[in-house]
Amino acid sequence: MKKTRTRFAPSPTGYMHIGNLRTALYEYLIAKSQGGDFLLRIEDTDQERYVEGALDVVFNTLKATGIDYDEGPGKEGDCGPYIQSQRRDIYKKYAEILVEKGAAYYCFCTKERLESLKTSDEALGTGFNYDRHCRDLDPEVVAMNLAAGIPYVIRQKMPLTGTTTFTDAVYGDITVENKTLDDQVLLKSDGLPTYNFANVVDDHLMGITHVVRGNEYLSSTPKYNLLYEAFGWDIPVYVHCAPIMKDEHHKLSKRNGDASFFDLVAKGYLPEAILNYICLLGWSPSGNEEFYTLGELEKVFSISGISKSPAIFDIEKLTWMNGEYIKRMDDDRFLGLTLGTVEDVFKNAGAAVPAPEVLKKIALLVKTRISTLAEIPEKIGFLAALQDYDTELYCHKKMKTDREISLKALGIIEKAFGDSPEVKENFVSDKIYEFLLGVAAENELKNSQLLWPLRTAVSGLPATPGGATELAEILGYDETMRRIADGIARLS
RNA sequence: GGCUCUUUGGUCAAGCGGCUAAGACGCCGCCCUCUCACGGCGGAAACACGAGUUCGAUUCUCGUAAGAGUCACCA
Repeated sequence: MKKTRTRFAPSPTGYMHIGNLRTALYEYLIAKSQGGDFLLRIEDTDQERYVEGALDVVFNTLKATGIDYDEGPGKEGDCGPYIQSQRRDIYKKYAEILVEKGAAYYCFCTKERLESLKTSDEALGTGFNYDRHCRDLDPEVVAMNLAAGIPYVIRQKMPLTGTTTFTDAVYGDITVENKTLDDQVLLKSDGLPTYNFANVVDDHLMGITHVVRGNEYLSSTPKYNLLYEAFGWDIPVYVHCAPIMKDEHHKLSKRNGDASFFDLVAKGYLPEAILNYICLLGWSPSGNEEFYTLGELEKVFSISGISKSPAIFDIEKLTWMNGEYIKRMDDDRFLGLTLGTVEDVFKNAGAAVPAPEVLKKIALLVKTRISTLAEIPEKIGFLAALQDYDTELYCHKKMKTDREISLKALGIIEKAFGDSPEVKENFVSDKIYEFLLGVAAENELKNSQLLWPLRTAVSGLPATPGGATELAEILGYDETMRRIADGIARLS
């Protein structure tokens, strides 16, 4: 049994979209689940599409997600170079071998001729197919043209009759009539290979055993098989994946302005949550467990769980999963990720930055209440600066409070705090809570009739991360008293 | 248009001839509770359609419909 080898072969466009990333992930997982190698190959045969810095996007994304490659640019193995533009001579050689074998031929047709062919085909309403004008050129003519330096391409010579069948690990056997196959270009007039050709040559030379890619290549796969057969090479296992969709009709794409991996990270999503979620889009594990680390996936992933139909990217579920990752994260890592953000909220509001321990408490308060890191500022802004609010907030049926009761309650709290140095000395949530319950009882008030007004006065919000006493502790005695006084003023 | 593929709740999906058709997100209700959230419990919600095959079809076959892909010197 040959060692499993897969490859991620992006063309450097400067944008790593979620679909590409998932393909890379599946390729990586297939290799790792079978103890194999995962390689990175850059497909930059289209010189017109060259984008500066695009390679870094690929490298950075793989790095951020932990998808390490065993061979590739910067990590040379035995099959380099791993950048197609540096393998130019290889393709030419193999294209010529194919010509010798009679499976390909030189074509000297001009672009103009092909254009007119195309327009007449379109007029007929059929798809374009090369008319095979040069397929049976006299060898002497070919030699003369070549000697004269006339530009040429090399085309694949498709069988005119019969059928070709290939097997896909996801879709099963697929058969097509050979006569529907176009004599596609293998080597372009600039001497560089087309994607279809470079792919086959490189996959063979690099020992790729599983070709994983989007199912838009399903219809060109018969041509691949014919190529492998013409060379006498082993045909790899094909694994075609259905796309990730933005909605019912559109794929996720840069054109549609859809988020790339780094866009999502910038929006507060964690790389491991993104990876976990997209893995589940189009693949399902054998049990009901949905949470997997990359390491766990390397063990449980299997091709049989890959689905045939497209999956719509559901940001709601990703958001939920991201929230779960945040909740399960250990506090130290969470603090490392968020303390700076919390501090900035105070700086940006022009408020005094609280002590480090307080900053920590604030961050932890918010930990179970956010789904993305980006939600932090909006959740805690009120701690830095109390915004104007409507006294209607003091009215709450279930808490049995209204403006009148609230005014009374705030007065009671203000006095109780002022009269109790021991509370001021030890202004922590538990103590305050205990203390206020006592105060409520003494005044024959429901707990909620004291706590709701306090929370409202201290926050000015209908909902807050943390209860009245937690917020009071964070704000500290002085600021709490100030906000209580402010509340009393508003209610008077 | 030709060729190819796809079709289970709003979404992701399990199912691989016999099930009250899993689970998750979202939604709704209840409980917990110093607000919100977390957590717990419960609920509504699906086999595109039509023929076959079969004792029996979500599952197999063939049509139909709807969607998608592909038909470049782009990948």
